[in-house]
Amino acid sequence: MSFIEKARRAQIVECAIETIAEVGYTQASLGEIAKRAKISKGVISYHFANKEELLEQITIEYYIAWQSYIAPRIEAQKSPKEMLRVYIESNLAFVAENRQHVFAVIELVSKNITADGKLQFSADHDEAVLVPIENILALGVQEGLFRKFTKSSARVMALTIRNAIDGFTMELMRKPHLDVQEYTRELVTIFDISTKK
Amino acid sequence: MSFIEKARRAQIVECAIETIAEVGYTQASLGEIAKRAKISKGVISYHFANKEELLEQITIEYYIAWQSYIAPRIEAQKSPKEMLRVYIESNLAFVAENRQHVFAVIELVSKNITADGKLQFSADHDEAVLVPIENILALGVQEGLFRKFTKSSARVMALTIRNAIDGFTMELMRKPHLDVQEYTRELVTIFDISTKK
DNA sequence: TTTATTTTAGTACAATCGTACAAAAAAATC
DNA sequence: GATTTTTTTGTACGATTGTACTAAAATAAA
Repeated sequence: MSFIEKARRAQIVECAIETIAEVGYTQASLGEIAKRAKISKGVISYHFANKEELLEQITIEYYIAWQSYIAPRIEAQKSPKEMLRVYIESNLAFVAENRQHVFAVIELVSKNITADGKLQFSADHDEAVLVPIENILALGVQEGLFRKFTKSSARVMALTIRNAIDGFTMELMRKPHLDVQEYTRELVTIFDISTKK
Repeated sequence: MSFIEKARRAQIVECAIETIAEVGYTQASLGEIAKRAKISKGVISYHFANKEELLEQITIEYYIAWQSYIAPRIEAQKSPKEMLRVYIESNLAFVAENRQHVFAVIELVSKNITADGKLQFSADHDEAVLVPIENILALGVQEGLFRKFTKSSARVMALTIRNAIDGFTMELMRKPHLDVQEYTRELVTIFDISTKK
């Protein structure tokens, strides 16, 4: 991949993120993205096989950024209790610090790209996201620090924590001036209490 | 409104719900809905001012059905603790019993109809949905049965409960054979513990 | 400098969709 | 039964979108 190729792809992806975050997925046509990037529509088609590839790139880069942010912070913790706290804290911090990218991905996921339009709420992806939480919970049970969780009750707990985080993201979209710190403290409290022995 | 008018509107709304729930919002064109209802596209235009009015009708009917299901069940409870339990239980039961309608509304809300395509996550609507939960929490604090909640920490708790319910709905979409009873029990447990004094 | 390759611009095309509309059919009214 | 109103059908139109394509421009190679 040439220098220009890489630079253009990066520029286009960046511009697509901004466009989707600002005007929403529906209005984010290739023409609109090109207009904002001040390039011709044909340039996008030249550097990306199709629109789907461009949008997928947004999601891919997002998950890489997310994982590089979250993983090391959790691994730095010793007790499951601290790991759960840091998981919540770092997720909310990541969202608050990368609003445009997060909002764009939410648009893409909720509007179900890659799919043929059918209902398909990215079943497999969600599993991968749940695993780290389930691991923390299992560890906490194993060490006798959390209350008893069966495999399936741990799954419900993991889903609930994930939903709380994703729900915070939505709330932040609605209320950009939200007090992130306070929201974080409350969520940590809620799930600290509800996992306690 | 004539008899035919009412019947046709009901039929079209019903068919639109089925279509959206089955093939997703993107594929649910007026042509597709008409085809499934075995009527001409023009009939829909005749009975509804535009597509937006048809889709709004789906949401309106949904909230009426939801409210008539939930409200009396909560009012039948005496203690805030029981009210919270019943709120969660009846919400999950309602979702499980009205999957198609719920899925259709989720499609509409997540794809943001009525809006001009811009990001606008129905801010006002969510407020109304949160109020009953916040009331239950306030009552529980007042009666000394729940732990201390400030106005804003009660709001976070209410949001978290709502997100848990909405997240359950998404999970049910992904996994139709989900054990609803068990999921319900777990959620009740989680929020019983985390509101306890 | 000349030639070859990559990159860009701009246009054209096919497909899709919501809506408008005219004529036919059905139902209601007298 | 005739007439008026309501309802339905089917088609056409304008707008939008992603993609294909051609020619021009820019860059790299010779």
